[in-house]
Amino acid sequence: MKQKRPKYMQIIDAAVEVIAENGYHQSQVSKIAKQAGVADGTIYLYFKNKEDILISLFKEKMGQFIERMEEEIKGKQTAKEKLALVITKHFSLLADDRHLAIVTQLELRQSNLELRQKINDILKGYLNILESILTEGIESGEFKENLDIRLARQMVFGTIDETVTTWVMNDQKYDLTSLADKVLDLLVFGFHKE
Amino acid sequence: MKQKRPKYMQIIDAAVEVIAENGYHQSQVSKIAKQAGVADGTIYLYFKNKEDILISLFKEKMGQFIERMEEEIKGKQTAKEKLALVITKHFSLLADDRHLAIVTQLELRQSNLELRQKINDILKGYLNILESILTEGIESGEFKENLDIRLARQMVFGTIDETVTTWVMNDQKYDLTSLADKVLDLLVFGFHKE
Amino acid sequence: MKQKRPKYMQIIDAAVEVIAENGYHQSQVSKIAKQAGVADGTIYLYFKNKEDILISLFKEKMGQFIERMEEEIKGKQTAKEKLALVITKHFSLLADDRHLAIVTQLELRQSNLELRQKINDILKGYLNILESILTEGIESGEFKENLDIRLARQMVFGTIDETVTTWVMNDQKYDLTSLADKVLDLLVFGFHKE
Amino acid sequence: MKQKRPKYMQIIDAAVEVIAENGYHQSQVSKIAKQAGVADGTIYLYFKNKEDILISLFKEKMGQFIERMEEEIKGKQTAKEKLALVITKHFSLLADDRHLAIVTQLELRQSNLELRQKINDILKGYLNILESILTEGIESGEFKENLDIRLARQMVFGTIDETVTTWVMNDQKYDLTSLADKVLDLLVFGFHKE
DNA sequence: TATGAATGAGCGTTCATTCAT
DNA sequence: AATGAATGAACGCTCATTCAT
Repeated sequence: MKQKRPKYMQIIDAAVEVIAENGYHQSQVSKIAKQAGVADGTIYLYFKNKEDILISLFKEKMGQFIERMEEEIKGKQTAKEKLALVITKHFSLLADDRHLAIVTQLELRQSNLELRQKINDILKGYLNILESILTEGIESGEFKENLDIRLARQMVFGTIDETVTTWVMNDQKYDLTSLADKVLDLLVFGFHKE
Repeated sequence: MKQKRPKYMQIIDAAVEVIAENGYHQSQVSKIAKQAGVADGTIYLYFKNKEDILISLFKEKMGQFIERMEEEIKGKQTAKEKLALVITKHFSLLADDRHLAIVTQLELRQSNLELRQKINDILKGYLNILESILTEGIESGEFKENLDIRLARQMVFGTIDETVTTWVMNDQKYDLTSLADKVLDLLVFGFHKE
Repeated sequence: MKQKRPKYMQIIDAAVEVIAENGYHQSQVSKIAKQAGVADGTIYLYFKNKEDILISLFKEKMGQFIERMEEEIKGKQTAKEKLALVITKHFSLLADDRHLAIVTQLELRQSNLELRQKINDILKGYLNILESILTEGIESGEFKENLDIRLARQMVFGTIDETVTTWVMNDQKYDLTSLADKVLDLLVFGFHKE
Repeated sequence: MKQKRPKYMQIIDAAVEVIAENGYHQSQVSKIAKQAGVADGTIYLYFKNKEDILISLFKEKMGQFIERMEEEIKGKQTAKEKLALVITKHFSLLADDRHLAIVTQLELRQSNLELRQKINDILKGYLNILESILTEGIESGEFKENLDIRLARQMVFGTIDETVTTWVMNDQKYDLTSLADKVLDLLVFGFHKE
């Protein structure tokens, strides 16, 4: 399918690069078209409008991330191991694609509310994975039974997201992936001594 | 002093209201001026440019929040009590000013990177308070001694921020402030049973 | 080439007309676009900015004037004949295009200094022609050998320019071109009797 | 009278300085007021509007120039001597007040047409002096009897004006006043040999 | 007289989208 | 499918002038 519409991914990849290098507000459609090697008008044969490029970009990148994640999670037994996998994968995905990291953590957030709500919808798949793991952890007795799933999920996502954003804003100077263990430990055991 | 420059706060308050109700990109200077009951040009007697309104807005609101926080923290003994206070105050500040919540959680993030970096600079005062509490907790033996301060701070801020944002995006339907206890418990003790 | 970019000349001609009729400061880009029968944005496909329209206008009109002049001068023998040609052509160019006369003598001078310096650069080609003629006149023995070329050139240009400006400010009431002979005589022989 | 309204001249002098140093379009009323050491509003107690400052400026400076000129001319016998005096005085007035030279030759010309027509009205006094001298020269037999007075006057004024403007645009690098003799010679005897 | 805070009209330019070819 | 020239709506900011004190 992507074979048959090679320009679709070509434009999305161009968008990631252009946005990462020029910033959200300096990424005009004409610039993306140029980077993709197509005419401005061609963009509109593949995307409804500019917003649609960004949503598709996020859907495409996040979609394959979630798919792979769901697959790999099956290989893990405990909730904690699954949580560890998610954190590690999340970190490594973005550590391995610095352009994508800049785009998702900084640039895409400058989009208008409407677009961000659509992005949130796509994120729901990811948040559902998190909730499943948490539920599983309660059921298996790993996590406290009165755990507020929604709050816990917000803690997991909020912590991961803030960690990545801080890393990007510090120019990706240090190794992000290696932080996964400590983050997991903090989430599961908290700050408390013992 | 602010008494003597009533228009300054008048314009800032107008900006909060206009942005909350119309969205960041639909908040033209003329709209803010109208809401503030002044002429467009008057804005520029008090602010360098439009961006300066937004920075000042954040500085003004966040500044008094941090000041009050630092004051009240002195009355608390343990690090955990101090953390509880911060979370509660953070939640109640935004729960009590729904317009401000929309502006800080959703609208201001649509601003360009330059402005957001200035906002981050202002936030540093807040993040420093968090780090102080964490350091204190380690020294007092409340928190584990090998706690990674920066990571822990990112967990606290990330969790609070994500919790508030989710609440705002759900139209502030439920009581935010009452979540403070559970959030504190999660941060301090983690998900783990026992 | 100009045939293939009809909008370019279309916009320049519209600018001359709009400026002549509305005055420099009342000639908004949108007004020029309307007169040219194009959209505002189209202007910017052909010109860098508003100032660029004015520079191009002057360059275009003056450029072809200087080219034609250089050509026709070759057909003349004496320096005096050449000078006569320049004066006559200068007068008839503006007498035949009353809009252009208003624009060059009155309106374009209201532009800022930066633009006027660019206009002066374009004028240099014309001033060079004048200097060549004067040099030639000295060498041929027509003009006094101790003639100060620069001063003489300023006298020629200053006289022509002042004559045209006065004519424009008097609403182009009298025949400008027919003054050429008398102007030439004054420049060559001065006020003096005999 | 000026004694009794010291601020009037104070504002005019401030205007000359501000315009010479900042350029016409960067000479806001508030800047002139500041330079004059008065409040913005005070300007309007002495001048009807901004344009009125500029007209008054020109009238004031040109007025005393013309008065002095008329006085000194009486001391000269021949038309040629009188013409020599006018040129010399015109040059030395501006050579001795570099700010005034910049303002009259470059900056004031950027004003709108209406203002420039008022300036022309003031100039008429000067042009009348020129015409008187020319008429006198014809009557006395110094100048050719068929001299076209208006054209000759345009030649005199155009030459002087162009000479001064060129000098100002060349940053007043050379001595202007010493050019008077050569200019006079050119005007009276032309380019012609013998 | 003198002040200076307040006013508000006015405009060059960008860029997502269209559509004739 | 692909092109790219053309479109036109939208807005932050300046500054001459006023007027309450």
